[in-house]
Amino acid sequence: LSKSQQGGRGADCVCSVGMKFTWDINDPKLPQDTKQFDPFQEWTDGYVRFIYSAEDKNAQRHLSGWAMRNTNNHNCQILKKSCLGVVVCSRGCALPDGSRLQLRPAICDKARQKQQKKLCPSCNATLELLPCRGHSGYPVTNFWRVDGKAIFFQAKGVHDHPRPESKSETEARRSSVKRRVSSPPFTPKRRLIETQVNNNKHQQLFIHDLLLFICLFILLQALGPTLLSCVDPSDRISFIEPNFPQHYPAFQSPEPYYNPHNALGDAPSALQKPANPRLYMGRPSYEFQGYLTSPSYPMTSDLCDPRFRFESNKSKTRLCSVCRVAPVLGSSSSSTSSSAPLSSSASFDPQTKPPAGWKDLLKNSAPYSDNHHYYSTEYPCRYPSNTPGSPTALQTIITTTTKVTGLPTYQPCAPPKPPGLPSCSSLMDDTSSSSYSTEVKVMEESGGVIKSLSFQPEPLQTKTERADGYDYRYTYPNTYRYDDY
DNA sequence: AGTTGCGGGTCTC
DNA sequence: GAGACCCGCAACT
Repeated sequence: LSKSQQGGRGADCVCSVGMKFTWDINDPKLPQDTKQFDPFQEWTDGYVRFIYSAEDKNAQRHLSGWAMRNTNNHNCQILKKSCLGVVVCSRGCALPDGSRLQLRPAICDKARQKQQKKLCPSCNATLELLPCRGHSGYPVTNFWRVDGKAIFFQAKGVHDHPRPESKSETEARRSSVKRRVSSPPFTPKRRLIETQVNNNKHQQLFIHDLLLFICLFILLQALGPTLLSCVDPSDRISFIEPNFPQHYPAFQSPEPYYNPHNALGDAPSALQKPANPRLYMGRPSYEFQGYLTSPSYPMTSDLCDPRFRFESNKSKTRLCSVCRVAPVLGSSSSSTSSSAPLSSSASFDPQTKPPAGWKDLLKNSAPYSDNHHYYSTEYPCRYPSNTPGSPTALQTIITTTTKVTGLPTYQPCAPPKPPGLPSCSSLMDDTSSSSYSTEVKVMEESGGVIKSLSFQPEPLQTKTERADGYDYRYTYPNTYRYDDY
């Protein structure tokens, strides 16, 4: 009997085709009568098995969201890969959006060493590789075996570290860096001029939108009773939000906008800081997010995870990279409520208290964990992200009204342009013609009639998605994608 | 330059 | 002997 058969499979859930059968990757004979296959899982975790179709491109490539390197097991039938962990800032500094730096370790040893010599783009501290120790102290291992028309996958171990960037995200970032390098130089003087121009433009646009908003409000006042009579009161939303013009940075807090490409001290324009970058596009773009943490692991304090390893096998006691607090044995309390994380940024820290105006919305919003069960239990340091009822949704409405009315097009949705990157116009060149139509995307959330209207540039697709058209949203239930926003 | 797969070799248990 | 790990090589992107 194989290990799997000996171990009993009572605990096996039937959530995957692979788990319905009793097999182990080392078995001489694997299940042959599989008529169903599992959809590809990018972020496998735990002791799981899947059976993929041999036609599955991702399975053929032995892809994984985790950074897995090939490990020689001296068995050419079975491909074994072990997890490299994640590269984080040694100081565990918080990025302005509250997230942590979680880079994907380079697979190549030399490239990884080179990578670790680089500095944190946020605080210039050294980078640190957190090795995976999720399989009895050893890295989590993935096994791949092609047998007949199926590709058998087995994972052993539970990752004890945050997710790195997925491969597609890393590639997207690299390609954006490549584009930036190949673009014409961007002089500080020109940058200053453009900033000033943008300043004026933003102010004009704000007034413009404010007027539109007032018009819309008056219109709603006039037509509201008629319109709302068609809508269930429970599904109505308020258009009156005190913080509605938040996507006009000039009218927000003057705190500097973190720019990963600006680590050398360029004075950023306060105008470059959007209330929430994600408002402006379907996905966070590495055009300006650069080394920001993986969006697949967003807005998190993963390093506070109680599961987080403190390298107990070493003599030194390692502090939590985020809380700077030593682990407390036998206590699961805390890391979230302990001292505020060290941060080089003065930006809003969602772990402490949300700004006024958010409270009620957050109070009324479904808990973050509801839709993101993967993190809800395992990574208790998560805090609510952008929820359907959040101000950004309301901001989106404001943006949308301008578009709907067909007034002169401007680019409030364009991401802030960091120095050194192609100008707004060049950015817009990529999207304006095709994506900035007057189409209004109507989303239904939680069964409501219309909770928000969004008008977004076409989401930036990752290379993987472009390559094979595979929709990762239909993958692992605990996979957290940009699209969840 | 980096990824991926392969395989020889060493070390530890 | 099994498993982890290091290293180099080649093909590929």
